[in-house]
Order: sequence, then structure tokens, then C-alpha cells
Amino acid sequence: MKPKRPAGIQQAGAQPVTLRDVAQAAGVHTATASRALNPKARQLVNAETVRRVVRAAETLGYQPNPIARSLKTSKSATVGLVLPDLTNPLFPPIVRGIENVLEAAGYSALIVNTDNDPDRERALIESLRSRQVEGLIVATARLEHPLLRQLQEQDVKIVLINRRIENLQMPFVVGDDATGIALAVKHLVDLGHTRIAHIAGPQITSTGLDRSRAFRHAVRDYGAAEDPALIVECAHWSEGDGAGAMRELLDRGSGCTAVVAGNDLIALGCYDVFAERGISCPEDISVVGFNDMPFLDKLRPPLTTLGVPHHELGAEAARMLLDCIEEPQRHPRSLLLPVSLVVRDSTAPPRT
Amino acid sequence: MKPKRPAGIQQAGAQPVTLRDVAQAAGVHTATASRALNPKARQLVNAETVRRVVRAAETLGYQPNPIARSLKTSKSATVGLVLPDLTNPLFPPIVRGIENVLEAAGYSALIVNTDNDPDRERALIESLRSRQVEGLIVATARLEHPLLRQLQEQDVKIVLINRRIENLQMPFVVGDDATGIALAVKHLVDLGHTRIAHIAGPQITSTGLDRSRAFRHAVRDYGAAEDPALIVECAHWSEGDGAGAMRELLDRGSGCTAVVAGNDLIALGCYDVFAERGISCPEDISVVGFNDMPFLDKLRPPLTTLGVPHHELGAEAARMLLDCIEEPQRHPRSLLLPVSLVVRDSTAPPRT
DNA sequence: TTGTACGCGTTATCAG
DNA sequence: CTGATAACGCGTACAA
Repeated sequence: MKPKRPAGIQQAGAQPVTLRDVAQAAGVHTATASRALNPKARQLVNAETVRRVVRAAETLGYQPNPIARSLKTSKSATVGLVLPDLTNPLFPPIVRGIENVLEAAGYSALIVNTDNDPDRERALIESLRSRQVEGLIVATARLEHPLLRQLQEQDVKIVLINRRIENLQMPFVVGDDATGIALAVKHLVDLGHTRIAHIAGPQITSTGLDRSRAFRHAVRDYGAAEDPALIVECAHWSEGDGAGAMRELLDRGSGCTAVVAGNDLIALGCYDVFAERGISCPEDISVVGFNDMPFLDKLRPPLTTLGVPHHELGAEAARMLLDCIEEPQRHPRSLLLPVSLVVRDSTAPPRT
Repeated sequence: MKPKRPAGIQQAGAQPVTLRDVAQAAGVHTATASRALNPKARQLVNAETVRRVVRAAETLGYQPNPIARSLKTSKSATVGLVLPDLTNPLFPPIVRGIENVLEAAGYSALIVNTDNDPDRERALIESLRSRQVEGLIVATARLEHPLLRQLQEQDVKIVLINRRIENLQMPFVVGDDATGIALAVKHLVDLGHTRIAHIAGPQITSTGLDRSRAFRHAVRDYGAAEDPALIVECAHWSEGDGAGAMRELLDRGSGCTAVVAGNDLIALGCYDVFAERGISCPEDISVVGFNDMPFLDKLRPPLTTLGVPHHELGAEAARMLLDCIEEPQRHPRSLLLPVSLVVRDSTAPPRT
């Protein structure tokens, strides 16, 4: 008595149709209906029955309840995406690459922004885990990262993107930083520069460290000046820090005619200082960025930089994570994606 | 026999600790533990018992399983966020504003990108709903939007952001487009311009329509030329469409000395055409954008535009949606957030 | 104030 | 091949 689902009411404020409704309509047991609808178990059931069930499901507009399914299977079809800050123009294309792949596999991403705050990071990852994410794509890795080590020990599936961790077997997808920097330095040397400076990103990130190492190698290989006074480090990948470093380079009289910036944001900081001090680019100083974030071609002057396939970076990371989830035993792979030099107007021969 | 949870194993590959574990450790029934941990029901249980349970929960590191809770309460603590495209620089700050508010309330956002494709939009919203989102924040609204109307009839909670729907009571949070455009036109008139053009965004969006209406009013109010040849419409909010419109304005000999662009992207398209044709800005033509997206100050020339409080837009929309969820009966409010003119170097007096 | 019993919607494991 | 039954972890009437 008191039927939960009044007959004849199917539309509007309708209660969602459940597997039981479908089973009932098809005249089978819920278990059978479940099997008939589940591709992986469909083979266990009579083809004719499958047809009946599928038709019933269609006419009723049945939508499986993923929450109930998750509870039973303890799979959430969800992964966590841990970013420093979504408003950094680097990340939106990565996110779209990730979601493209995830979407096709029926997965969704939960995005969190750590603002580079370790406490916040810990709390956010905690909350992600409590939401039963099946894995993590992490873009906040530092070379030393106890939290991530610890998660790995707890068998949390993790793929690193854009940054590696030192001395730890954890799959990652990054751009080929070393080759990129070499390309930049060669470009400047070919233009005739000999005193080339480097404004390095934070050396606690692999991206920062790899790029500055590559810079040192490249100036040696291509015969430019190897002068420690030509290298400054930033504490953050930001415009402000880039500006600070550029000022220092100028103030210490480094005599550089070109700058390889750790990334585009840092290069923008250089632009700010040029404006401050009436330095013209590229006539006085050439600049190369890294990442080719959007709208760089509209700057004054358009910025020469290194193009990184961000969308693909994201897509590959997502694929890799799905692999880890499906085949937990598989040996962790990593990927180095090629970068390319994008020459614009911020680089030119030095003043003679 | 065969205890599911081998005693003594608590760390590493540990099974997640459940409410039962907590109850057991505290020597109470799960129901009591549940109540003790639930702020809304805590009052029903002895203060001392609460303490015991809470302590047990803490020492065991108990994390409620949100999936099980969702199944029971049919609340997912999740909302859907429907965007055209996350890589449009307009959206990341909005997203962060939304997530800030959501996070504090224990909610998460599931983000989807429609790429302005209605079929894709329908499918994505479907998938969002099947994931039991409790509401939607939608940034893809068009003035006519049957899908959204239909969802509203099904009592789906929706808050519109950045765009309205015509003739439909649906809460929205938008910038004050009309005032913004008036500010821009006044600024140009004050500078001495009389032939001011408008490159309008798509008129199927409220943002496009409201801005072009406001433009017509403003030129009248401030005494600038009211010439239909000074208005061109774009099919999309894109750089390419902006460029096309600018070319048309030039080719039809409109004689404009200033352009009010529908948004920053369209203004960027104008810049492209200026470069193509050797027109200098602001000397030959002044340009005003809309939105103040990041890095506009680095353009050649830095773009005068209208600052919209994107972060707040997002935050308010999220708050509004949470209100709708908590008090379904509440009358739908809407919000118009103030915008401000950001004067940079792309506007100057006309050539005399 | 606390315990009992049940159900949310689904899938897995049994029998039959 | 299909049906019955139990269980995932939690919240909540209801009874004690």
C-alpha cells in the first residue's frame, strides 16, 4: 500500500527511473536487468532478454545512478586535478586536454587550486580522496615533495604533469625543457649574442632546475659567456619575481644583451622593467620566454618563446592515469613531449 | 570467521575507516556515532558520548564516505559548471570565484566546456545530471535557450552567469553592461570623438544585445553620430570575428575615429587589422575593449577597457546557487555587478 | 538519550 | 541463463 511511485505520473517532477523500474517493465529481475545493461556482463544473458531490457530502459529513459554504482564498486569515475592556480594561462589548455580524454572514458575531473600553499594542498588532496577520486593528476610537484611520496606509498595513483619529482618512480608528462632552452640559446647565439642572461624559475621545481641546467650546458656548447653573474633565480614563476630579477641583472651591470626567461610570465616581468627604465626590446635587450601562452603575439613587442603542446600534455597525462587505474600492475611510463621555438620580434641581433 | 578487517593492520594499504569502526571504538552504535558526528543531530546525543565518538573518529582518522551519504540523502554536494570554453581568459577568474565559495560550503564543481555546440551542451548537461549535481551554473546562455527553459521546468536549480535569458525568471549574475558601455562612450566623447563605431558581439546573447543597445543610447545621450554604418555585428566573441568586422568598418568608409568593441577579444581583432593595414592606434583610431582580461596592459598599445569583477561574479553566482539549493522556495534574485573604466593607451583624442 | 531496523540503487555471488 | 539475496556506508524513522 502507499505505492512509492504513483502510476501514470511519468513526466515533469518525475522521480528518476531506477533499475527496478526497468526490470519490472521488462518482466525480469533487477539482477538480470543490471547484467543486460552492463556491457561487461551482457554476454551472460540471453540475447532476446537483453533486447527487452534495453528497450524498456530506453522507453523509460533510464539513467543509471552513478552514486549507487560507486558505492557498490568503490569506483567513482572521477579523478582529481591538482593545480597551483587555474588563472595561470598555462593551465586552461592542459585542463581541456585532460577533460577531452576523461570525457571519452566516462570520467570527470575535480579541479583544485593550491596557490602553492602546502597546507592547502594537503587539505585539498584529502578532500579529493574523501570524494573517492580514483587517481590524481598533479601539476604542483616540487623536487622534494614528501606529501606525494607518502601518497604513492598508499598506492594512490598519480601522474605528474609539467613537473617531475627527483629520485622517485612516478609517471610524468613534461615538455622537453632541455631541448627548448638549447633551441633558445642557439637562436640567440646565431643572432650574434655572446652575453646571454638567464632568469631561472624556482629551483625547487624540476622545470626551474632542468631549464637552468640546460642553460648552463647550452651556453658552453654554443660558446656564449659562462658567467655566474648572468644567472638570477626567481622564487616564483611570476611577473613580479621576473621583474625583480631583471632589475638585479641590470643593477649588477651584467652587461647582457639577451635574456632567456624561465617562462613567459617572467619574460613579462622583464617587459615591465624595460618600460620602467626606458630600455627598448629587442634593440637593447632581446628576450625569450617559455610556454607560448595565449596572446603573446599581441605584446609589445611580440614575444619569442618556446611552444609547448599543452593540450597534448594534458591528454597524455589523462591517458596515462587511466592506464594506471585499469592496469595497476603496469610499469610506470613517462613522456617527454617536443617543444618548438616560436620566433617573434623580441629577439634581434645585439647593438653593434 | 574470516574477519573482513584484520586486526592490527591500520596503516599503509589500509581499508578506509568507516562509521562502524568509529562506533565500535567508541563503544556505541553506528546510529549514535552518526548523530554525534552530524552537527545537525548532535544535540540529540549526550555531550559526553559526543566527545568519545569525536575522539575516536579523530584518532582513527575517520573520513565520512560522501558517496554513501549521497546515496542516502540524494545530495551530491556537487554542482555543474557549464562554460563555452575554459581557455577563454574570461573564465578562469570566474571559476576560482565559484570554487572559493563552493569549497567553503563543502561543495565541488564539475566543469564542462560546450564549445558553443548545442548538441554537446545537451549531452554534457545530461551527464552532469546523471552525476546527480544539485544545481547548475551556466555561462552559455543565449537569449533563446529552449534547453534551459526545459530544465527549469524540471525544477533543476540554475544560476546564469555573465548572460541572461529573455522573458524568463531565472536568477543571474552579470556585469553592468549598459553602464560600462556608457562609460566608454562618454570617455571617447570627452576625448573629442564624434564618429564612434561599435563592433557588437553576437546579438543572440544578452551580453551582445545589451551592450549594443546601450551603445545606441549612449551615442544619442552624449551627442555622437547616430549612423547605422557605424555598427557591425560579430557572429562570435572571437578575435577572428572582430578582425572581420573591423575590416568591414574600414572598407565601407565609415570614417570612424574610435571603436567600442563588444569585448577584449574583439578589440584584439581590431589590433590585428591595424597591423595589417598600417593603421596606428590610438593616433588614427582609438579602441575600447570590455572585460579587462589579464595582460591587456602589456599589449601594443595597452588596451583601454572595462573592468568586470570576475572573481566576485563567480562567487556571487555560487552563493546564489547554494541559496537556491538550501531554500528552494526563495524568490529568485539577480545581481548586477558594477564595472569600471580602465583607461590605458589605446584611447586618445582624434587627429585634428 | 540510545539502539533497532530499514532503505537509498546498484552489483556480486550464490543457487537453481 | 536467471532469480534470490546480500552488501556497499550512511542516515533516519521508530521503538526502547
